[in-house]
Amino acid sequence: MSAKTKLRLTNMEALGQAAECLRTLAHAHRLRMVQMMLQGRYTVGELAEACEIPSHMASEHLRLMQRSGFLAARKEGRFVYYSIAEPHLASIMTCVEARFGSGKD
Amino acid sequence: MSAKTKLRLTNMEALGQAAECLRTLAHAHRLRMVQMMLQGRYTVGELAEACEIPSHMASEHLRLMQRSGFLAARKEGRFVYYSIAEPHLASIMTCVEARFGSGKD
DNA sequence: TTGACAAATCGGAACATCCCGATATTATGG
DNA sequence: CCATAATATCGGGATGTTCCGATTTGTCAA
Repeated sequence: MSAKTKLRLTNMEALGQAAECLRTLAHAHRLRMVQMMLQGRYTVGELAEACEIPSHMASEHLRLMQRSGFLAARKEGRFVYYSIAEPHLASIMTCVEARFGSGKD
Repeated sequence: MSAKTKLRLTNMEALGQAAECLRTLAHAHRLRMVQMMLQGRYTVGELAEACEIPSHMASEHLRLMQRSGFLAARKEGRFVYYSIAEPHLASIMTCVEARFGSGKD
């Protein structure tokens, strides 16, 4: 028994980075923000309102995701528009929606 | 203004569950274990050795994932074989591998 | 210039997670 | 029955995360 097929395992360092990315994503408000931004750019205030949280908290979530390279920010006047910078987020979000629904279920 | 296209957003409760699942997955050792178990079943000791951690810590990681419904356990004599019970893990792991490599890069 | 708004930052309290050593539990072989 | 191996559980110290009120910075409009 015990198939001797050689496993193809991702190395530990990469898995550490992957874990960090997953942790960055692992929050209901951040998931909603990402889901929104996958369809276009939004200001801090718009994202905050959609999540029903104070904007300074939205700001923190956005900073976190930006530091992981997930987001890009563009300032326009008093407003800051955030958008997705990491294309792989789309496929992860697709996985999440496949498991947890994407709106009307 | 601003395109009135109605967003199709996953509801907050579901996103909360999704976040919990992502957090459960967000650990280098747990990712490696999942990656291995996607190819077959393994004992606690085998998974622990692959992660280079003491087996009682592997046991804790496995319990965590089992409580999230990710794993099934089957006892055979002194050994306990763990395997994947949540099919969606395969697609999430595929996303991770697409971004971080699956072996030789 | 002043007042108001958008966004960001700071400090801290509450809570969760990670890792470890020590101890339990269960099954096997002698 | 006894010693040992495989797994599980417990308690605690260190560290990290989340949330919040208060403050700060930058920009616009009157």
